[in-house]
Amino acid sequence: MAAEPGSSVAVQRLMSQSAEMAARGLIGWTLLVDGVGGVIVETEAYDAGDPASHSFGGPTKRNAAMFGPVGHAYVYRIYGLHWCLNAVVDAASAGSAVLIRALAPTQGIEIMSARRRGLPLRDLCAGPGRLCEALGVAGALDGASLSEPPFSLIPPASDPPVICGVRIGITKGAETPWRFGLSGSPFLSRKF
DNA sequence: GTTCCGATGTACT
DNA sequence: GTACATCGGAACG
Repeated sequence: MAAEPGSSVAVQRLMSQSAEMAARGLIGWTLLVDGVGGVIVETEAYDAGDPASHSFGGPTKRNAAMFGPVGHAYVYRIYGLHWCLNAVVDAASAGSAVLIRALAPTQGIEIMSARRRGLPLRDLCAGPGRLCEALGVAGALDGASLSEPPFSLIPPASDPPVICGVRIGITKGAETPWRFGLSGSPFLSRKF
């Protein structure tokens, strides 16, 4: 077998699960865009029945990708100026996604630092808007497959220690503990 | 360390 | 008009 084709199968298997399971399972994977990125250390789950989810209330022009194929990206603008990257998950219930909230930078750190105006390593990808700026993710990638260029997703060698807590920055469904993080990582957007 | 605030696209009342 | 899955900078302690 050549280098990467197997990972597409692994991505599909991971992302066919419920949003909660997929969000937990994504911790420790390496996410790259054009070879630049790092290890996913923080995620949040949003499913179709969740009042905090953009898909709650059905498809719109903005959230169309959430109702598209599993394993593709949902990229949207937040507060009019930042981008946020999600992975579309859960084939059994359309409209579910996992928000990628933070990475530990490993690949292309100089490129990310330049895009982030020389900010310290800890601040390059510690937040959903920050990691999109560092990786060059923008609206043009909405709906693109996460297992084809420019994206690549690489599984971890072993299951990392995962902690969970309540999600950040929402008002509806705020008590649901669907935020997941790599235990002890210094690159989380906030402490748990 | 903390709190406050402005930037502004998209969905919704 | 208001709310929002955010960020960075200013002001303050």
